Amino acid sequence: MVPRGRPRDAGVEGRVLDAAMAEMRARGYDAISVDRVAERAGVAKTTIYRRWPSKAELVMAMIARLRGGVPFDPSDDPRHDLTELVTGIAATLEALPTTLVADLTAAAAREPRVGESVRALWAERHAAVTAVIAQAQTDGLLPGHADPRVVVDQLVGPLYYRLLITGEPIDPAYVRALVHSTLGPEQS
Amino acid sequence: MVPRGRPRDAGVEGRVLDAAMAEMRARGYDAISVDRVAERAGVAKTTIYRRWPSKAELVMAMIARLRGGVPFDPSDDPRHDLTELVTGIAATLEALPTTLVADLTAAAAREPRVGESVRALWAERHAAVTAVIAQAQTDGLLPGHADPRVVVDQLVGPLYYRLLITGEPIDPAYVRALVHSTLGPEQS
Amino acid sequence: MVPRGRPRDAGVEGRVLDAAMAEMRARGYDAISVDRVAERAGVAKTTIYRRWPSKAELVMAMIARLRGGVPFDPSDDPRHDLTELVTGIAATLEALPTTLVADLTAAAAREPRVGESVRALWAERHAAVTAVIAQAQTDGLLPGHADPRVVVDQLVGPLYYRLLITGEPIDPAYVRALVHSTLGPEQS
Amino acid sequence: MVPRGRPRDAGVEGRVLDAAMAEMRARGYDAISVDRVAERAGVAKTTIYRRWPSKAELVMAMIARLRGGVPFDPSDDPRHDLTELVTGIAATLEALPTTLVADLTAAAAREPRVGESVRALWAERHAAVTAVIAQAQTDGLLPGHADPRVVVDQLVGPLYYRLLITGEPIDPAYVRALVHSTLGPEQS
DNA sequence: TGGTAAGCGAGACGGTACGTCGGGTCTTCCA
DNA sequence: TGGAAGACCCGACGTACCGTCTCGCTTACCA
Repeated sequence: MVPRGRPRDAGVEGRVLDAAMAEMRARGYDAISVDRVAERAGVAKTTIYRRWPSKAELVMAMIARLRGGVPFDPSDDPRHDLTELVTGIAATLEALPTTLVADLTAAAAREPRVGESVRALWAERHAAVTAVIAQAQTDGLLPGHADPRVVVDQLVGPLYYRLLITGEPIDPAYVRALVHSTLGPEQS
Repeated sequence: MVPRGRPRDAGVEGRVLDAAMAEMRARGYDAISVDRVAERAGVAKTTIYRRWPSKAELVMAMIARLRGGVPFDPSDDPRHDLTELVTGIAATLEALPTTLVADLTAAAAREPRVGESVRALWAERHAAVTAVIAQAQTDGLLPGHADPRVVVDQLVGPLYYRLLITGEPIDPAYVRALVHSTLGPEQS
Repeated sequence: MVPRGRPRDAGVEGRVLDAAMAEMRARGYDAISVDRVAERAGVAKTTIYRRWPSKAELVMAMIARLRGGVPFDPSDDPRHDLTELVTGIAATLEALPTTLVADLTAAAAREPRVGESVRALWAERHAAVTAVIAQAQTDGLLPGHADPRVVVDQLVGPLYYRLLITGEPIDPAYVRALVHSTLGPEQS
Repeated sequence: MVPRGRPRDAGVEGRVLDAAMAEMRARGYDAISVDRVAERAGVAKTTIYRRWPSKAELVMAMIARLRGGVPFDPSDDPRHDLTELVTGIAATLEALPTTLVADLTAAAAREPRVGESVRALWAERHAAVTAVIAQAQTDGLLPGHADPRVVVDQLVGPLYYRLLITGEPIDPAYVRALVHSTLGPEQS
């Protein structure tokens, strides 16, 4: 299929999504206005609607860009690896406005397609945690009775729980306590 | 303070909140429109705003009605009590539309006052879990090294995590596995 | 029927129509923008749409206000009366931007309801001309063979014809020539 | 000047103007959209704009095709010639949708260039009428006091007046009455 | 019993955003 | 160079909400 007509301006997508992100940071998630995004991006509103059929899709695309780019290099010390991974997740969550995470979650629950996109956001790191846990269990560092999938939930779930439900802070001490509670006291 | 003037119509509150709930079930959380709620409740918009200063507060009140009415009677078997409590929380979460829980969470993150209200929703049960955990630790049923607050998060957090983040199901087996993983294998 | 609810702000209609007229004079008939009219009138766009369901209706209302208010006092000299009447019509036409008259005509042809409204604009004066012509014929001042309705058309039609079709000027001399050509040379 | 490059597709002009006319008949003058015309004509919008610099010019060209092709052969009977000419003008006006004539008039008032074009539409016939009137006056068939230009306006103007302003019908009897009123009763 | 204070229904109003449509320009490839 | 295809800018339209306001009517208590 030969592309016909004037090709899409490659810069538009980036400028628009940047603008959307900036709007979101400046005024909050649900105050994102397509008109303002267009103006900030130096783009006509129609151009935005040509690419994303609704504001929801635009926001979804904006979210999708947050993904990726966090390298993780497993060592042979599961305790260290888990601490690092969980700290990383916590740091990401803390770096984003809580409102954004919550609104993302809500959007994910509403729209299956957004759901996929949002879950993909967290997927990479959760997978890494799962891998480390599995390895730890193989190495006999975990009580044999524990279901590894449950252990992962118990390690990662509390982060979201605190952020979204109880509003309690997530600090390094808490992360250590989580790992501690999961793997048992450190034997030095 | 003697109330002056015409007393408030006692039926209004119920009718409005019923209508709001119906709207929510019929068209989704974010399609709740104050005008439509008013119409459905057979009430003037003014009347709604007299009682609840904003749509958020109205929704909050609607939510608040979901609360309460779950008696809990601690036995002397913490394992049993925890299973029952966590099962109860899970049942509540599963009974509500996921979207509602997610949107509540989002609203809580946006508006501090809504936050309080939503947290109050869960507070009673979380408190019960905390109490049982504390007792269990006193009884020596928990590893001494565990911070009880962390243990609570690890018991309850995964429920919200599955519901809101991963979308994985929460079934009785999962609840048992959680308790199991927390208290260690049952010694029969 | 008892009026319910907050009564309409009596000043709004006038302010909006004034604003519409100002817009029209300033930027031309088809450059009237509802948003700008709203802003100029100090009124919300929704308020305009509450009263007039579309821009066309708004413009129609604006037009309707141009009507009326030109007293005519028949003397017993038909030649004088006709000259005065035709001069008046010509003055009105010249006072309005030609574009407006033309656009009005076009709108009238498109929309029957607008048509009625626009025809009503001219009706009063045309009726006066008809009356004077009829009187003149009764008085024997017109050739007996002429159909009075045709005479009216021949007296008034050329004004619109020049304005809209040929674009030739309508000056007092032309008006005199018209009357002259209709009634024959003045017998002094 | 040797033409370079690919020659213009001769069929395009006709297809586009046909399409424009069809659009006009189907949906009304002001619903003519360049995009739709292009689509209907199976032509790119660019191609249209290459030939006609604006929608107005396109419509103008569409109109221009309506012109011409009405041979007129003056006899030596002015009454007969005038009747025939005026009947011809009336027939043309009646054959077109009133909306079209009115919109043309409006477009002519807005855009000087369109004005020229539209006036050219009528010019040929109006000139013929002028010529016959002049001849009639030379022959002494008209009252000496009449300005021939005014007489022309009084003969032709009423047609447009009825069509555009009063909406009254133009039938053969009316045309005869016009000529009658202008030349005086027929002396048989 | 008549005044005063508040509740209530109804709906106007200001404001912000949405998604769509149309005109006219520009950019690419192909003939 | 002409043409098809379609991206792009700009400006306007009409709609949907929210939260405030202004009426008239009703229901209480209080003097």
